[in-house]
Amino acid sequence: MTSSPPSDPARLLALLWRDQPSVSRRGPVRALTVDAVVAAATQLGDREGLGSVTMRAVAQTLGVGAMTLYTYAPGRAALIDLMLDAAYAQMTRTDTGGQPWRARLTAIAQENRALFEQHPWAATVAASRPPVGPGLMAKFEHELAALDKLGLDDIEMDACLTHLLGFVQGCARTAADARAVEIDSSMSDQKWWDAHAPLLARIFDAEDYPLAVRVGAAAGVAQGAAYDPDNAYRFGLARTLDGLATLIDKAR
Amino acid sequence: MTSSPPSDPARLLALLWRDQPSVSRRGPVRALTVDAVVAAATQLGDREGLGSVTMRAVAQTLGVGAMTLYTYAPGRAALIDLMLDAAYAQMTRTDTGGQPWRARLTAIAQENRALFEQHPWAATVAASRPPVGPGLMAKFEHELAALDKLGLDDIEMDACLTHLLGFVQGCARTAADARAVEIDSSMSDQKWWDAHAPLLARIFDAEDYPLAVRVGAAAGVAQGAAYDPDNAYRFGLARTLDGLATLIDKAR
DNA sequence: CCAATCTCCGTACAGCGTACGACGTAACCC
DNA sequence: GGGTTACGTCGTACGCTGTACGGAGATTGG
Repeated sequence: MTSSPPSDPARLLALLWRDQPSVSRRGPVRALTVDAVVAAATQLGDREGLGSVTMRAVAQTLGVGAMTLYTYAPGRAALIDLMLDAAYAQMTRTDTGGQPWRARLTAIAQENRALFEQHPWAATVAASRPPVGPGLMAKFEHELAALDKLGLDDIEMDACLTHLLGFVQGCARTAADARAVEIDSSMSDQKWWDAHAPLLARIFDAEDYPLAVRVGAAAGVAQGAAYDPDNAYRFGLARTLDGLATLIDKAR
Repeated sequence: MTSSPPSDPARLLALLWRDQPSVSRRGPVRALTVDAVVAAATQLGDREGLGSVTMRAVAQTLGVGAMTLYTYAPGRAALIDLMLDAAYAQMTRTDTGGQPWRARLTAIAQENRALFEQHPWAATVAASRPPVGPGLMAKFEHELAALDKLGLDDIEMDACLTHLLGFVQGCARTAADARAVEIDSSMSDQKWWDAHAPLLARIFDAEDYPLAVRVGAAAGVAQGAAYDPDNAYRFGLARTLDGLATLIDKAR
């Protein structure tokens, strides 16, 4: 995972939109397609995490040499952009026209949650300067529709959507990290705490942190672990929607 | 950045709490201290990002061989845990006793925002299974105090704090990513869009994405970029606190 | 038919984390 | 005080990463 290539912007955009540059290719026929490469990389990522999506590994599942991939995408970063846009494109987009705004936004959140459930790696990658491809555009258009006609101006619509999606992605990222940690430490959260508790009890004085100890213990007992992604999502979504409500109800 | 060592849990905890195991060290006197290593790594991370915090680079700034670091911390992952706990420990914690809860939580958010401003790498790392060290405990205790005596039960206090911190960290992560992308693509957001806009206009039909084009353009014009971290923070914090208000006001 | 141009990919390089072991140093035991 | 033993330091090496380079073969345009 070293530095990135110069990354000609035009090349990546053409790839994202599957914009064939030439009418006739001169060399031998291509054995693969961009879609096949992206699909193979995505499957690998879904199964073993983004860290396992190496050029060599992807190439091996396709039965080609590693360097062959570079004729389909200019590098690993571009490949991941393509994976992400393809994942966006394949999201199911439920029609919630006519439903109240809270139901509409709940559906949007749920769709994104499903995306990150199917593709946990996506939560760790989709940050700034997203791949402006057909998948992202379709997703953006669909999600803005859920915020349309609520009396918000364009900038507020964008801000509300960013806020909601940020929440869902944050949840997914934490959940994905938690699973990754359990896997590569081969230790469940429960076992981890069991292993650390006696040591911690010896090392620090519970009286120094009365609130932290009390609240931490209560939360741990209540959800059987230090962190429960489902609870965090349910609670957080309710809070997030309540927060948007103050803006939306005022605007109506 | 390959796999992690077995990571003896006890070893890391002892390090976090600076728990000297023996009363007398037998070999030659240590040339460095754990704190010095952590400080050097932190400075490097602040200046050049977490990706530049390599064992070799940190060792070089300290004038020692790379492998020497392993006598102070069992590996890179542990070193980053130590960096994070130290950063937590050094946060300024303002006393907001007596102030209304909204001011208290605003202060908590601001303190975390300052943390991520000083240590942008922290936003990209502080996810699951955090380092249970003195810094984290002090931070947790302090932040819970801002939520105490509001009529919330322990589990709600934990959930509210997690929700608020998740928002701030998400903001910081996006902002840090945006800066990183600008740096290593050596292209400002403005230039990036200028380079892509004509290409995008040619490639896709604006009529296919009426809302996306309209809202995207409005947001871009309004903040001079596709994403403005300050705006996102201000807007998001207001929404987040409004969302918590529905729970807190009900509980009082 | 030839040259141009494309695909495929073996090899190589720099950089990463870190396992291993050599070597010197300091404290313990007697 | 001398031997033993534990420890700090760190050079070397291994397996991994992304990818630059260039050769070999295939296909097409002229």
